[in-house]
Amino acid sequence: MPTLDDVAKKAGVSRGTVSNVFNRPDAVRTALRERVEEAARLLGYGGPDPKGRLLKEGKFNAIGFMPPGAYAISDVVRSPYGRELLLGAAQACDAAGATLSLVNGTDETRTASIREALVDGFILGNVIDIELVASAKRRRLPFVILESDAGPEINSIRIDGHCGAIAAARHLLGLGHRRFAILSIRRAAGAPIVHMPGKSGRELMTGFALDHERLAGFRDALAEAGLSIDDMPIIETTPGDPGAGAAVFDNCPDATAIVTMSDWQAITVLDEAVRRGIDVPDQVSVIGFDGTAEAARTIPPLTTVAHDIAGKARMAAEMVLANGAPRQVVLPVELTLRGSTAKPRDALAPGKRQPAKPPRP
Amino acid sequence: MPTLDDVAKKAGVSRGTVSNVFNRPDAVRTALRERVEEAARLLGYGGPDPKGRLLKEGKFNAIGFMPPGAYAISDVVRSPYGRELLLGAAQACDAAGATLSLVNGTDETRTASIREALVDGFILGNVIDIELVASAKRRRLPFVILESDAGPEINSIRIDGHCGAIAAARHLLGLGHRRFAILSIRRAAGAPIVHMPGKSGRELMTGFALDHERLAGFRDALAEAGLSIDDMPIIETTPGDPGAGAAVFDNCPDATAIVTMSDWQAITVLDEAVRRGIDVPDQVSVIGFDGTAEAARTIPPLTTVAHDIAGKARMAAEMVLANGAPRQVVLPVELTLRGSTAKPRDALAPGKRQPAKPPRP
DNA sequence: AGAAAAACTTGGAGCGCTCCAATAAATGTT
DNA sequence: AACATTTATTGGAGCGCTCCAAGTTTTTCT
Repeated sequence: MPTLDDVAKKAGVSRGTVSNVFNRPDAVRTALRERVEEAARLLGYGGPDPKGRLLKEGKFNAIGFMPPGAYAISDVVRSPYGRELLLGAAQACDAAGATLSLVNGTDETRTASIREALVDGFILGNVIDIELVASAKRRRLPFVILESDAGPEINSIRIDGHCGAIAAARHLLGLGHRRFAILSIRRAAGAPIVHMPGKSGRELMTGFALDHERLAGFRDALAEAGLSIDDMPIIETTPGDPGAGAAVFDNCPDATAIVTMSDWQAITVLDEAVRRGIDVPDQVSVIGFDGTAEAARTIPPLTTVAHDIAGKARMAAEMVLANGAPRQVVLPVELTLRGSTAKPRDALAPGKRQPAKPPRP
Repeated sequence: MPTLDDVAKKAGVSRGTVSNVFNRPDAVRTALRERVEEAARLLGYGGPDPKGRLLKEGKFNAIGFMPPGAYAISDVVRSPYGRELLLGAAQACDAAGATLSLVNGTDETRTASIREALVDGFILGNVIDIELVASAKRRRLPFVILESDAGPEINSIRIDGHCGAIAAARHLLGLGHRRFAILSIRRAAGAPIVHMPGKSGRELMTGFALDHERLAGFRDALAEAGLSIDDMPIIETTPGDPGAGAAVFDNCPDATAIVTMSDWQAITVLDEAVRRGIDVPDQVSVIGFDGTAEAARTIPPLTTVAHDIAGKARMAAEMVLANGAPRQVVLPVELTLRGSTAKPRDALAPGKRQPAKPPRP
């Protein structure tokens, strides 16, 4: 690869002049410029390599987007939620003329990616462990984390999950539901993990997970109605896992309402219901979380706890780009009522519901 | 911002040693390493800035994706076709551990973006003018263009649009349709442009546009049936423009079939049909192009000329990453029959169809 | 024509880091 | 204790470019 220097040598001028020919052409006399251009052409030099300039200028004019949890960047594109996040970030980048870099990172390489990403700042999809935040901080670039709060020093934007969960639960309770199955979010890839009532620990509600808050909201709303979340089965599934529906219907045959932590989970439940001939909402109500565009297009359309996902990501990107004082933003949610929730009907009406199977060990 | 040098000075060691502390920690004796780490901590130095390394190593480990036509990156995320492209590119990047950079560029800044993008190569969404290809070539990085062929020197991947259009047209002709309205693709943003038969030039079939080929396919299939494309209205619209449907129904009230160049166009037509109470496929057949996931979920599901969009983008990304000898790939298409096409019924059955309006000037 | 002003060129000093040959220090051997 | 090995550390040369003060040439003006 020829460099600026090579061209300068060939044209018999200095490096600076060649730089001018490409960057400030009218600061160079025509004859000379043409000579330089000719030399560049001869050498196959296509103009200054941005690498050099970069070092000088110090800015990439790019922000990085690091997928939430254990997701790869293709998972982000595939997921309804991830797509809207991407859309919002892209809008902000469009407006700022910046590049949006989808930064790749598996669980092991994630901190390395943060250390080395060629960006001016980044958006961290919701973070599982505090270590990631620490390494982001070490990088000393602006960043914002989504769906977690890491204190007043760190930019964060999250929704009011507690409130959203309460709204969802009250809605279902108001319809008369008393037996719930809860789909919580499993971060790592893998099969659903079933926690039946009374069984294994309920320490799901701790830690840095985005559904901590939401579960707490359900718990509180349930408590208002004299119910305990400890009596409800909780199943951890990875959003988008097509096995989620099966895990629910197999393990919780008498639940009249299925509450989820993401629309994508709810959508897979809906799919499985169709497969099993279970009518939603006639036999079982399903409620989503997020308010993705897809939720409006399912059959039946999904009742969901909606928020402005793209707006959230747009704000995040703008915060990164602006690089101002740290802020913690909590966005409102809104319960969007659609067709997937209704009053419970006798859950065991003969012939209409598939026979209860014993819960798996 | 402290640099490696500052740390070295503060710790009283050389730059190289500090570099080792961060990159090859066990090549430095413990005591010294700790002294260096302490100095770094004191200075708030968070590790080597990737900019420096970059210059040395010369690789970004990233590929750029430049949106087709006049689209912004948010348009790509928004469009069903763009999303699948993104998905495929993301899959390839996941596999290679590379970053996918969505490179921003308006019409004016596009060549500048190509000149300056901080990537090792790029995918160019379908290109309108040859000038873009020239500037990509000048950059001397591997790149592939989608949906165009720029000769044997340039990587390109496109589908067999001619064949696809013929299949679509034959299908409709076989059903008995004789009066078509054709939606062609308008590249720039803007309102639909209506070309009624006999009116304004038909030079749509020239140039570097992706629908050149497809129009030619329709023309040829129509000719087989003794019809001329010159007798059919052609309307140029930007995919996703919600006005597309109105433009068709207003201007071509007696078409029994609407052929489009993209699913997104077809979907907006479907939406407008619902709005006007026009039954698809009872009153008018609609056919898409691309085979996006969305096309399967419309009501009625869309008959479309499908291809593996994500696979195409994946291949493109792999070609960029591999940086091998130039190839030109033509991918097969497949007519996917669904519910949006059927036999024409008398197009002007009274009371069922909205009265024909005169075409707009 | 000569001086002053304007226009153009140059060369060097970075930008922050990595790599490597050379040097220095520690450890091992007889 | 003298020497050979092994292990640590250093300093300089890039990587490709931009910026700028200083120097040179050309143009303009009297």
